[in-house]
Amino acid sequence: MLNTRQQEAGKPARKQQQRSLVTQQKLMEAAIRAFSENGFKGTSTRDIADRAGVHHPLITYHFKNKDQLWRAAANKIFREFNISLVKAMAEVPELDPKARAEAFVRTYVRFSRSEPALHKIILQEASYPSDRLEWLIENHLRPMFDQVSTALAELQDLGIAPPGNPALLFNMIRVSAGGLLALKLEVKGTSNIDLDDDDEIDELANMIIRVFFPGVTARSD
Amino acid sequence: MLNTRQQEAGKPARKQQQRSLVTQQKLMEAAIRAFSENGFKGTSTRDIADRAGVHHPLITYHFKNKDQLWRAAANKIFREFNISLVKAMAEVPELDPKARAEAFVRTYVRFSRSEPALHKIILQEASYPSDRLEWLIENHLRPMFDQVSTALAELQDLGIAPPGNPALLFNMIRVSAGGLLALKLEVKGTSNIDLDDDDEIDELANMIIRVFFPGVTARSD
DNA sequence: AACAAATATTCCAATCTGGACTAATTACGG
DNA sequence: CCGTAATTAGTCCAGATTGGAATATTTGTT
Repeated sequence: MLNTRQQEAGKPARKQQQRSLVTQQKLMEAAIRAFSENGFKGTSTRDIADRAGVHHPLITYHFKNKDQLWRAAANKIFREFNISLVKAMAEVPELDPKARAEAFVRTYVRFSRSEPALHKIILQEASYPSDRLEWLIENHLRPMFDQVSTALAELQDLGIAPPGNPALLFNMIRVSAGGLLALKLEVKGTSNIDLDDDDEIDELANMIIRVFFPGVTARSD
Repeated sequence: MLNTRQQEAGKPARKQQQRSLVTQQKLMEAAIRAFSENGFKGTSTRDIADRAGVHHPLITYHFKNKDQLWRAAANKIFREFNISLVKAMAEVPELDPKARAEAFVRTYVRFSRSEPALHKIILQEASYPSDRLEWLIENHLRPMFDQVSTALAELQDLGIAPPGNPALLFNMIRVSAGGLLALKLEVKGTSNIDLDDDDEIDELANMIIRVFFPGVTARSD
């Protein structure tokens, strides 16, 4: 989140103003919505600026160009997800792998509801090869993947998770959570399930836990 | 698949030519690829025509406009999927629900590999509300959904499928299969799993069966 | 007050948009 | 093999949209 001037000057002669941060926030949020709806190619900088209620040349000012804005938006999503995840995992005892798996799933599902773009952006970029997809994999997806799938392998050793390729298993879990929330509108239309509803979300999380971690007894709250 | 003349004339004075059908096929296949990559809004008629190796005004001639072409392409995908499904189910005894579930999953997974657009088109349209999404739900998704989810409920009664909202369960299964294949590129990048590979596809199907139908013993072929 | 940071406004050239319109060509039916 | 309809090729269009540059104005900081 560097504006163009600070990027080039070694030491800023005057510090960044508050309103600047606000504008950047608004632009990134608008960008997240636009990119996850229409993909990178299908989104115009003017569309983003309009959603943010801001003049479109400000994108150039704050983010240099469309591509950098996309990256900033992606960073924001994953940073916030990681914060949620770390926070949630901190509340669970280190030595209780069942509980940790459960917490992971609940966090993933809940975050995906409040920010379906976590999954949608990936989906949009996975449509066809691109530099952005490679960047996404390198900087966000593979790190997360490596971390989680080793944990998953341990759960398999303990007989909590079903056997088979842990990478495949992780992807199935991830898609069951995020992918379903990316289909929110369609699921509502076919099944009349409202994934904005708290109870439905909890049922989804419970079902994922029940199905993918049969060793874990789902809480009956 | 009506060209504009036949659409208006009661009886065509001369029958449709073979090359016309070929052109329509090429256009629909190109449209499927383009729409699933970039969505309806993000796809131009010229892009489709280029992929098909055809002059773009032929879209107007054969399909009236971009919207009708989209619908024709969607119809094609779902028609072909239904054909595959009916064919596969015909080979399984009516009275063996386990085997039927297994056959359904295998068909779904395999079809999603050869035609990931089955899922991608839905994903693209589910991004935001549109007439096309409603049309898709009404004409293709809900019918399939109703049919499968009652069958799924029976499997739950038999203790083969895990308990819980059958609609939710169906969506999870569907997304685990189709959704993962829509992420083919990303899965390859993070997990080094090549979902174009026959063995990987079979493992995916086996894992879905194992996880979602624990009453079914996956074949060990 | 001075000056930088941030925003507003205007402009651009290029490309692309869906579709209309008119030749030219191809194949069918007799 | 000829007439004619079906199909395709080739142009054209007017308007909208594209990302971004360039400049003027306002706002905030020191």
